[in-house]
Amino acid sequence: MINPKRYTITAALPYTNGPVHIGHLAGVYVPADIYARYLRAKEKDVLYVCGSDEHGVPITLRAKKEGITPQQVVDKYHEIIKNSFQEFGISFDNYSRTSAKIHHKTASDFFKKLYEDGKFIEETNQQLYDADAKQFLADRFVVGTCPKCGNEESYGDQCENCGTSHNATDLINPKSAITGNVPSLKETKHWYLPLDQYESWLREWIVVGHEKDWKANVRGQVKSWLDDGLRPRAVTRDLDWGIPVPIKGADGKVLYVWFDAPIGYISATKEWAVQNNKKWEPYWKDKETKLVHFIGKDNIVFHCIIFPAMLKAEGSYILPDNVPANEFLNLENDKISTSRNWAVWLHEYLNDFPNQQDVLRYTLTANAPESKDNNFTWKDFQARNNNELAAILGNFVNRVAVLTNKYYDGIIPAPNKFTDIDLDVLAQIKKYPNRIGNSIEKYRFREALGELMNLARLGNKYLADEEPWKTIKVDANRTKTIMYVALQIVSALSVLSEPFLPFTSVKLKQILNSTEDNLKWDAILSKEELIAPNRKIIEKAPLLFSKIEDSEIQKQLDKLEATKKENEQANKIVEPQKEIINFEDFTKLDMRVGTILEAEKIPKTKKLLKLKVDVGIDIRTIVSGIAESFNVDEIIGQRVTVLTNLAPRKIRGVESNGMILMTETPKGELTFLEPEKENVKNGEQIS
RNA sequence: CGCGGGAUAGAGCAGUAGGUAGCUCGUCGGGCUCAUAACCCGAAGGUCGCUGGUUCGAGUCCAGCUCCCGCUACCA
Repeated sequence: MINPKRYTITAALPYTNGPVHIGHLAGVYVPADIYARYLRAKEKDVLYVCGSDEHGVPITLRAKKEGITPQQVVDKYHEIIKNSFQEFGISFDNYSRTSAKIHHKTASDFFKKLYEDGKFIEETNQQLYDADAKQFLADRFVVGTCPKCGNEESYGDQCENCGTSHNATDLINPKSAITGNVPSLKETKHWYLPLDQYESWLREWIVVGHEKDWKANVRGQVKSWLDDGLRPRAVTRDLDWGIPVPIKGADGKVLYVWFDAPIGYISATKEWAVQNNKKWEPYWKDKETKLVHFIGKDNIVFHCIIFPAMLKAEGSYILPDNVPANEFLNLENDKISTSRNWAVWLHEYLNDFPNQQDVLRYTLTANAPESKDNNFTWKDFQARNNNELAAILGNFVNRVAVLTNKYYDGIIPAPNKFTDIDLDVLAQIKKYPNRIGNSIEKYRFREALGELMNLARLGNKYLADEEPWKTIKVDANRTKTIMYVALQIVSALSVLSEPFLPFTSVKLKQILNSTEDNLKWDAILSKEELIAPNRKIIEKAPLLFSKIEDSEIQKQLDKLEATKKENEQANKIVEPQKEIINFEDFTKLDMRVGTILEAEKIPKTKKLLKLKVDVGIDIRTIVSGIAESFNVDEIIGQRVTVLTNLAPRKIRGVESNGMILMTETPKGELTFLEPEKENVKNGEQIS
């Protein structure tokens, strides 16, 4: 769309069962924020909305687990999430929530309209019902035997053992995951959106119409769904947490969370309109509005197929112009995971790195998962800050500020005659707004940020080439011109950095004492002079970025290491105690201390070692399945505990006379049980 | 299993209509000293995941394969 009248920008609604982390920020909220801030700097009419997604089954589960109500769960996380966004300068025009009244009404009305227009299919079928829990069982709440592979722990929708998907009603011996009861079949009525009817239209619109301008991952995913054939999809659920289905005979039913959530964008717009005395319709219904959804890759089908089909069915809405979905960000080579606490939580980052929001914004943008999954490492974070933000951008600004104060008491000097080099630099500054802007408009934020840094590089090079610290000794007039030009670059940086580094941009304007100027993006192109002579800049300019020390990074790495350990502990299932035995049973066991004398691998086996062990009474051969945890050399001389009176047994042709007692670390590495003191003799009994 | 995305210098990424492989950081050498041991210049470093094919010529097109990620609980 060329020259849209206004922009509606949405960022995926975060699900309110946990705080937000760097993956959310990198994938959705920072790119969307850059886009929104850029367009505002271009003086466009922009609306950037988001909100908490507060319905759905997982929230009810979390509530049950914590012994509180679903509302209490969402209230808690809504606050945390909202604050995190605010702290990071994510410039939503409105951050709403799907439990808000206005959303309930909007979503209800939307459903009602489609219902009245006959856009749904009504279908009654049999579903599993838990009479004690008084609820229908969603797929994940049913466990039973897989009809295909016989796995007894298969879920209702899919068997994790063989990977086949099936219906919950197909399971043999189904059990409710809530009560353990055998569920009964009960009739239930639901409403379906017949996606199949929208198939050819979707294909035309996306696969053909957006062949060039949508990202490969997005278009590919959509095409794959379309090629597979779309099926009617239920938009209601039997659940008590959500938006009640607003028609007769639908008691105990709510809108499916994926029907209600994207409507949240519209509700957030309405809420904003009421608060700001504006009209909401143009942002969703005017053909000259450009609608852009920022999401992560897991949301592609909902934003490219289901939601557009809903909008199309309703009839009066516009469709997204683009859905620039990002891939995922990993953390230190491991998937970010809420449940495993493997994440950098925004509220924790703010504690550990106060007032350094821009550093994280910079790192996440420079390393954004735009075309493939990327990896966030603390070492990279440190390097980006120290070698790029501090060394290139921060240092350049500092050089200019220090020199201006030193030579001119902080008063911007008037220039004299420009050399060709000066003119060239001044001309180059003017290329940056479009260069950066073009990248942003193509959703290439990494590239755009790189261009911004190039402007700072240009500044450093200019100073190095012109050497004002030398000219000041011989040519006062020339020095003034040089400093004037350098200050023009700083001024451009103060404006062009705003979408990416909003906090830094403010600081830059304070340093230049230009907060009042309100210099706009495109003014850099047209204005002869970005900052005028004779103004006094700040006397003691603060450093824009300070170095991050190794110790701070180590602290973060230690924290993650601790999380890893905790997870391992938590994952280790503690076996229940075996049945009680009496003392006589125990005395039958003959366990002794021994020393491994020789070890060799048994050929063609992965795990088996043939050991010669001195157990005090004799030296005997024992076969032990420990080869995956130890090398042959390292265990010679190892003190061990041996069960000596175990009946001999031939393993792979070798007779084993006893058993080495082992235990396991959480990672599954075997370790020996060895006597604590050295002077315990071989053959000593264990009692 | 199927479908989609990815695999390019030590690291992170570009490579847009097939024509001598680029950028940032790091490394090495030099310069400068206004500056946060910062900055500027130069150099080294890649059999473009593997195998085969089309072509005068393939990172780029085609076929097969391997690994990572998503579609599939939590989750962007």
